[in-house]
Amino acid sequence: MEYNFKTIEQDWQKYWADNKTFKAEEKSNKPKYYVLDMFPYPSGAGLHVGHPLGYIASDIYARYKRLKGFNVLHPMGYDSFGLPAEQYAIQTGQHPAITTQQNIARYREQLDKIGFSFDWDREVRTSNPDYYKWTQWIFIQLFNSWYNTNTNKAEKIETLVAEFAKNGNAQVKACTSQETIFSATEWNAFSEKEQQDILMNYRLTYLSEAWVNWCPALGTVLANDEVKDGVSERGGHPVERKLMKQWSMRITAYAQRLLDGLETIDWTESIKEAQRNWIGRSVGTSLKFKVQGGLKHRNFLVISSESNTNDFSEEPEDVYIEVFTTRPDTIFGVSFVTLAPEHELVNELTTNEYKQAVDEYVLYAKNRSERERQADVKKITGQFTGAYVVHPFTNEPIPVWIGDYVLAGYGTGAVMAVSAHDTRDYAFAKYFNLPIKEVVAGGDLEKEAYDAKEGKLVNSDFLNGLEVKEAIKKAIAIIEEKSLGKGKTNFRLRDAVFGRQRYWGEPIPVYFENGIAKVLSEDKLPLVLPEVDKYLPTEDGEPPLARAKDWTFETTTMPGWAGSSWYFYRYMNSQNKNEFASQQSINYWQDVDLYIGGSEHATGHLLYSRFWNKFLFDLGLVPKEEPFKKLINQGMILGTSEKIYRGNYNSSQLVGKLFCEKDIYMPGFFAKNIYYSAKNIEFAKANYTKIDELEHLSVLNVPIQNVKNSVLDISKIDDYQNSIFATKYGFWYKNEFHIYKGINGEPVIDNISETDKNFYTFQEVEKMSKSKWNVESPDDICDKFGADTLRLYEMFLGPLELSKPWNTNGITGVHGFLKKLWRLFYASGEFVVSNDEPTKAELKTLHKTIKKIVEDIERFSFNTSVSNFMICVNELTDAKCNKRAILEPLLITLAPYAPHIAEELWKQLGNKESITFATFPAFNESYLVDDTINYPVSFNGKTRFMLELAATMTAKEIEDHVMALADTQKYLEGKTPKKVIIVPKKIVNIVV
RNA sequence: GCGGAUGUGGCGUAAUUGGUAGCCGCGCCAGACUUAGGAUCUGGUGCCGCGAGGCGUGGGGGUUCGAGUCCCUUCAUCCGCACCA
Repeated sequence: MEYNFKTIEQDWQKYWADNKTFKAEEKSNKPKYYVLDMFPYPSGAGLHVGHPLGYIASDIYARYKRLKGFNVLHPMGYDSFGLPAEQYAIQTGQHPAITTQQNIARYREQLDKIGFSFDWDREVRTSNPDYYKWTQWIFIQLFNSWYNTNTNKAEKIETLVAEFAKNGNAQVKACTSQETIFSATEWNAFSEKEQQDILMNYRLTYLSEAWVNWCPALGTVLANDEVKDGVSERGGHPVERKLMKQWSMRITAYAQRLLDGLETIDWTESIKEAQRNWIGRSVGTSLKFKVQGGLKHRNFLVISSESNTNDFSEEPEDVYIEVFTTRPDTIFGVSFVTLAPEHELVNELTTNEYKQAVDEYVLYAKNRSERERQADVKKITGQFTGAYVVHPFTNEPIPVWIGDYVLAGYGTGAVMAVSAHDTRDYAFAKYFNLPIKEVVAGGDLEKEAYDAKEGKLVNSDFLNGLEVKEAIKKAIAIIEEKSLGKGKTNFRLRDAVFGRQRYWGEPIPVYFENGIAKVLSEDKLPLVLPEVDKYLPTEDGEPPLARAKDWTFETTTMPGWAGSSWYFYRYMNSQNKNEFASQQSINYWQDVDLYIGGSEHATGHLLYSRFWNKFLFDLGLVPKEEPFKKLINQGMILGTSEKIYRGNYNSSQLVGKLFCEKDIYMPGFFAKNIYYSAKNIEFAKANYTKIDELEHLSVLNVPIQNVKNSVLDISKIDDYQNSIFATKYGFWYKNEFHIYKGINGEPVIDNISETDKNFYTFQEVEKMSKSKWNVESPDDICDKFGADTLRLYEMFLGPLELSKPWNTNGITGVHGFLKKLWRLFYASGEFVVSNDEPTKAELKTLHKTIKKIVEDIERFSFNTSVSNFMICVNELTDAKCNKRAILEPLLITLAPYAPHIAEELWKQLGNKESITFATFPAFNESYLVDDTINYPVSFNGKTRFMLELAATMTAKEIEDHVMALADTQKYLEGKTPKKVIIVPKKIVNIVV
């Protein structure tokens, strides 16, 4: 009987579904293991071959852990709120829920074909009200919490209110945007509105006027991680800065803990580093510079009716510019102070003389888009304000400049410029001819700034002679002593903007009463997404939810990362109606042991979910501070686009992409000279009716490795079997016609003149996407070779973490392996398995394989395990081995990789239960001993031999072993070894 | 600029972690079977050389009896962050 993967795979997929083979239960005396995949966004394009890569890896691991005696949780679901469904809805009027539903159905069908061992009873969908009820619930908890920096955790807002009523806010240490201090008496006298406005400055999710990334094309704001190079990550639309009233998440409260937590988890260094950069901790000090003459420069008087304390007496009030620096040691090198153009003091400081120039500069900076600003960071611009500050130690006047190299949002929006020891300050000083004052010896200031943190301080009064590190300490000490500033840690991380002006997202459960934002009471949840007539913003620019009838709630919705920040807990208890998951379930499953997914979420999902998890941890709702113990980032599978060029090699024009209906590997070819191959021409004419097109045949046939982006030496070509016939409509290759298609997938048929019929193609590797027309579907592989082949092949392609282009070149090799395995059982055409005792060699093959597979799985080296299976089956085929004692353990070992064929053969061996419930075989090291001395190496007059020995052998056993073997080995030339000395590993010194 | 990776046959890769470099697969070559081959089976295949032999893990240096693996240096490619004071 042939290996009929189609029926085998269908049958077993049905069996698994019918029997709920992979159902995970909480009652078990086995240890738990949670294997999680990053759930997909169900897009209209369906799965491509890149999606299952990580799922296959996690499935192998999950199945392996089950066989190893773990109680495994391995769920799957859908991140089903998102922009594409909404865009589609805007274009077609189709409700996004319907599109999403259809896409999910399609995804499910595709996933089922691959034979994953998911427990589908636990499926979650973030757009399902039963699910987003709890996303909203978490939002409410965040709203009702503040961050206590004394206890270093989130606490209920009631504790804060009580403290305010009792002592005011002077003693409260919190992560807050509240700037003013009030007493208990004042607090109690505040109106409700005033109190709520203050509380808003403490809440972990809060409404505030903030600079946001506004994307006009998408009509919504975006979080920092959704903006790349000044354009939106989705769609590539320009993004601008805009001041808006927005919901935000106070993730900055957790900055330090998010940083510290990285030390405790097993993630790749690159992701951890990306998060560290994103959080961007820097330690330094704040420092106040007194403005010379206070605000006497102020030359326009604002008569304020609200304020009655402004009497503009002749005495100028003291005004300070506060800066943040990591190099307080260079305080004596300050040659100017630079403010961001948006800095609040700019207006007040500027003197009459410079007012016009400053105003112009501020306007210029404001109109320069974020993108421009990023694009030409080298461009130096700035303006003197006319004002001076006083150096805190020398009392010298220091000019105050504004410049857009200083960012308003970081630190205090002002820097002390030490032009000698900071690259940007240096460039600024050179450009505007400002003084450069050396205070750390060691650099060549004629050429460039010296910003290394080593060297001795000079020209620095009390710091002179100190090393930089000591000088920093001393400077901070003195600055603090003189109350000029304070040691301080700054983070680059900003609070995350949470509201989106879109329809297809979780409604924010907030309503407004007398201008006060109030959260919905928990028993009213979920706040269900209302119906709207159109999915566009209203005419007044309100978000789509403003169109809903009788909608009295917040009109922005939550961002995509809301639902995905906690979904891994919902899987633990996905049907729960009363809690986001029961405490019992959470305490049983604890956390995710293995998380597999792409690295593109490094500063998005993977940071936000750590944040939410820490918050839930603070509330005592989850037991672990970090949600994902081990993270593996699978590489991307890239698509290969075959691009067609026309014209000469050196001056050519892209006319389209080449589409092959089947999986033919097309090398780049250069169709220039015309060659004919009679045989193929005949075939072509017989099979293709538009014979006149064949007039334009350009023929080329080339051994593939001879083509290397260069014009070919055609004189060497005589292999007509592999000829390529290029016509203006397409090309013939191996007796099939392949049409050229343009960028949009349309055939390229026009625009090609008689004289310009030279085509050539090049492969370009790029990200797989529907818009690039290079998507490869896993379905085709499943249909043609089966799911087991797809699984093995995706693993075989290379190391999991590496990005690699998709090609099907090697798939027959992997498929052949399965057929070969099948033939071990069906050598005579019928199922025959022997019950004989296996030979020593057969046992060695088996145990070697088990050992390697275990090692491979444990270090996630799935590609090598496929090779090891092939070696094993090759050896067993050579030995004509069909013994049960060998094949049965082999099938269990293989089951995680190729579950369908393993199940089928397992059943035919007479087993009643699914192979899922078998026990993974242990290997026996003693079968792996080899009796031969392999080769000699000379060392210090002695002879060393490489031996393959069992790791468990004692020194005595090795010595006896070597002595017994020695005389049979030619390397000893008949001499008897006198002494055997064992050095580390498998090397043995034999003194002759 | 800072940070993270990666460099091994024609290609994807492997190497028991310091021990005979190139396992396994693709491709290619030869043969068998076949109406045919994008099927199957057998053998060969790092490079140079008829050969003995020599050379080989991006380049250069070092440690070592021994280096793809460790150290120094340099080059190339990819990814992330980027005027963060």
